Amino acid sequence: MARPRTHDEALRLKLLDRAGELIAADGPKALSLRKLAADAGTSTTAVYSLFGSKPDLVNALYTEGFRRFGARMAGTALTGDPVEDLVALGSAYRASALADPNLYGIMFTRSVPGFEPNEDAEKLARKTLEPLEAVIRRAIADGVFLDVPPETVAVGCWAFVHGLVSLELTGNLPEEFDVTGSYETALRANASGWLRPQISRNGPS
Amino acid sequence: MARPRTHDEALRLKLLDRAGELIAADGPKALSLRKLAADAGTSTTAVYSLFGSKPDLVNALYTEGFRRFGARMAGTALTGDPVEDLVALGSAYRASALADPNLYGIMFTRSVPGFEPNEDAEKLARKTLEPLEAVIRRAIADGVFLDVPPETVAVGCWAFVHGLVSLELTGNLPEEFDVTGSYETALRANASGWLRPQISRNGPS
DNA sequence: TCGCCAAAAATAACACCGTTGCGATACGCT
DNA sequence: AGCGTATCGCAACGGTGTTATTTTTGGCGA
Repeated sequence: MARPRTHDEALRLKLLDRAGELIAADGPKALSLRKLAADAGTSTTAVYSLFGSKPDLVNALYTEGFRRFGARMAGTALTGDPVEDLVALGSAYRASALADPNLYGIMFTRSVPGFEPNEDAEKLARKTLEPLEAVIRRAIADGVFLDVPPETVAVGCWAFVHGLVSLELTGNLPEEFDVTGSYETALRANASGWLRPQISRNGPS
Repeated sequence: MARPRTHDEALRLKLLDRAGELIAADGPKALSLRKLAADAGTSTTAVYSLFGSKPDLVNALYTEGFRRFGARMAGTALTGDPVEDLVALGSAYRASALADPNLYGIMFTRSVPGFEPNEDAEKLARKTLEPLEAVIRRAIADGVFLDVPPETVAVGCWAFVHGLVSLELTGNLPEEFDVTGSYETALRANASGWLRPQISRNGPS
């Protein structure tokens, strides 16, 4: 045969790394294959032979983002108190988003127009919410949380933190609103909403 | 002077209308000034003389979107029970989003890369949350909700519905998850989290 | 050892985008 | 009537993602 490939794994990582920097610095709009290739000292063709297309490149970023995100979530110390644990996981979630807002945009808000994650990437993404689901299943089994489908609670908690974080990142919140100060209060209130009423209240529905 | 302008209000409305259709049909990526102008039987210059630029055109769509959204919110029938009212407003919010998902993307998730709403548009957007804030202020004043800053509760409620809706619209939720079925349950749980503990429960924090 | 051949990479072309400079146009005023 | 000018639309510019074409390059057989 002929001419062994020089578009190897090292170049792949370099491109991925540089693409992450470009997006982190100036947003997804600033990620151009031509600029990326020039920065990495190669040609646009390299991106196509290594990744296939621009969406496929973004898919790799998406996957890497969820790898880091999953590590943060799985590494969160838990206490056994469901409300406190949901607050802790929610804080880790926000910290992860603030660490690289533009990457968060790729992962959760489809900020790159043409891109949709492939099946593998989606499966990985789904798995990162495991710690959240575990806390909730436990709380329901212990009778601390309302007896509703765990997925309902999980999606509810996820939606809440995702909503807060994405409103914050997209600049939809009023300037004067102190997110950091309110975040934990709101997290705790949301988690408390799933608590089973102890003894009192009007009675079971 | 010379040559009265033919790029009048009628054309402006026609372009706006067609732009809304293009986005609603194929997403923000499909909104091209060239295609838009061709569809409306004019040239791209018309868009520039009428709107200024593509972001400015999108700003007009943004404004129109919030006009409709504001009408839905303000038109929601309220009962006086804060939890029920928050559920009702949350349902109206989702209905509005599902009515035109891509417009929702423009309004709340910055789905058009270069676009940022101008000051007037943002002010209008802020005003549409008035009904929500009114319910919350009332509930706190009446001692039904926790005595925390109303903005904290408002942002929390907003974030919750926004999170739920945007996760749904971006396809981040698992296929098998029944959003419609869980939505009200989750809404009610979230609203309940802000209730002041009645008598029972472990005790004040 | 030389030359050939196929695989890989880079260059250049294509179709499209938002934006803008400039020439053609067509009305209102003198 | 004819001039001036505000308005309009064509065409060009620099950019994008993608693809076809050409060039390079190294391994293998003669």
